[in-house]
Amino acid sequence: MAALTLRQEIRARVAAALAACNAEHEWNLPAELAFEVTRPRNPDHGDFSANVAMTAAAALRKSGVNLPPREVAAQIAGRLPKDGAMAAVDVAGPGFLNLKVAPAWFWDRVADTVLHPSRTGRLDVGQGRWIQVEFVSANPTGPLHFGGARNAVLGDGLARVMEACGYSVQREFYVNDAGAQFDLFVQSLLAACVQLHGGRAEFPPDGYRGAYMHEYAAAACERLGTDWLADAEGAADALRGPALDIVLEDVRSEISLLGIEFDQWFSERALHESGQVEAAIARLADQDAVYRAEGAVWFAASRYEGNDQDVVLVRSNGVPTYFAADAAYHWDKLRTRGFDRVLNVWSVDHQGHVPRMQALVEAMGLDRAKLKIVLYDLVKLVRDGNEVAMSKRSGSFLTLREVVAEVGSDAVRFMLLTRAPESVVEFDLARVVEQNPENPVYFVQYSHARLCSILVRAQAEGLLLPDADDIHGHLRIHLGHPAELELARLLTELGDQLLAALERSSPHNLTYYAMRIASAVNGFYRDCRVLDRSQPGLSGARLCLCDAARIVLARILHLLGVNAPASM
RNA sequence: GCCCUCGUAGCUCAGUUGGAUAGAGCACCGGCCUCCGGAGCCGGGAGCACAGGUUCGAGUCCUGUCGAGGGUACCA
Repeated sequence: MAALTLRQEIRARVAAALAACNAEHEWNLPAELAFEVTRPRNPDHGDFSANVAMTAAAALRKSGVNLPPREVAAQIAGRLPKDGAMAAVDVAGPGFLNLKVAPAWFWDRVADTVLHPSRTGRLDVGQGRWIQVEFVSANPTGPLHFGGARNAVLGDGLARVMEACGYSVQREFYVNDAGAQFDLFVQSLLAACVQLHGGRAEFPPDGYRGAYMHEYAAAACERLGTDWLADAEGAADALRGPALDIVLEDVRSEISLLGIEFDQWFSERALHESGQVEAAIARLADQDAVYRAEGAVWFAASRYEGNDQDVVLVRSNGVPTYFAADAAYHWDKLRTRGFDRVLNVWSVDHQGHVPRMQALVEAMGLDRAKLKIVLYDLVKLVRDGNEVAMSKRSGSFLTLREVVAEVGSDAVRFMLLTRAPESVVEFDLARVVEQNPENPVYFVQYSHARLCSILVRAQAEGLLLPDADDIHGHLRIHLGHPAELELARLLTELGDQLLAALERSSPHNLTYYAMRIASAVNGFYRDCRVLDRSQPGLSGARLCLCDAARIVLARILHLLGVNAPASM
């Protein structure tokens, strides 16, 4: 398993060269001078580019040494050892250090990928640390609407990225089965059950009225029989459990349409019933973070950074708020269960909740750095240019199930992961359906299928990949075409792309990376004939490149939760 | 009012945490099947809301203006 990505490796070399210059010339630069090694978009600028001379020159100027960046760059360049991974070094522009890697180095990486497919796209930065991703966690009051799909896809994408980076990941759904919304849902369902039996029932004023309530009511009545309705007072309590089961089964089956499964469904009600909510409040009181006012119990959030208002923990009627349960819940996550890190995926309408939550974690004496909250913006569902309303209570919304049925899981996942979490997504159903064959997801899948097809066909034609012990040398002899190099170079970005997706909590980087690879595969396919019985050596080498590209594409698609079909 | 996020091509969106000549898909126009999958390839037009500032260098950071969405509950 590669401990470092190629970019990290190059950066370490540059840092070492800088340190050598620093010592020799007594520049007195800080040991951790900030600089970047990037992949320049202009290929004339080499495979990697470092801005180290500019930042070093700026630091030197502050300490009275006036050395032009290009001069500093030249000094550092002189200290860089040359080998395959650093074949040429140029000083360019205002003082960029442009580094070129020898083609043979890329051929070796292609060979490594083919020899060890299970190692590609895996890093060990997580070192097995236990991390929880809590996502979706929609109120258990009905099917998920399409915003829930974005949450599901993003959360699962993040979980997959973290797994690939060496974390042990637990996926959790927090079930809000204790609040007013769930009560309202139960009351609404009760009314629907009564109506189902021909009785006259009053729907709660703001109750849930979607068509799905009739199906839920039928399912509930089937489980409970008919007698339970006779007991007018106990009916709601009797309904509570079955209602939760029914709605969670529905949600679970919807989520599974996207290929997602939760490891745990964590009940808010259980926190109340076990006394953990009270205990959490007591803990906050011990820290003097709690006071009484206006008959309610308050958390003094305003003492903490980013908060200007205090928050109610226990209402004046004695009922604890959702926020109090959140205290118990996060204590349970971070202390009782001991996750090294906890990631919550929330929609923007919870943004005001973020600083309060962080204050709460800090107030309980927990490390707030262990809690990371990823916010994503809403999905604006549009059909034929008109926005589709999404209100669960009125029932006028499009469910995740309906959208997946219409456009397919792969298209939904890929589409939702081509947007940065913080951007508003406009999802035009009519257009997605129309453009189905032109959808970028098929572009990537097609590229993968074509590679598979070539590899299968090669076998039929008796063209073979080189032997394992000969593969490195074989590729060095036969590869060299620019299209081959471009593809090989791109494939080596996988580690850095994965790391970027991890650090920035943005799996969408990977979708764009996959599209670039697919494009490079097409260019390679155009310019380089793979199957050629008159040149078995060249064919073998190019088959290796096909196989490596196939492995990397399949890996990325897996990380996105999208299928990688061998044929389409 | 205050706080957060966002204004990039006709449309939908990326932009490697401040890098060199800003990209992709769709749409539009023009080319490419004697050949491993044309769901493809090649070419073309068109863009960083506006005004300042910071510095070697700004789509990216700061301030202001305009515009969009969200938040500001003893709801969750």
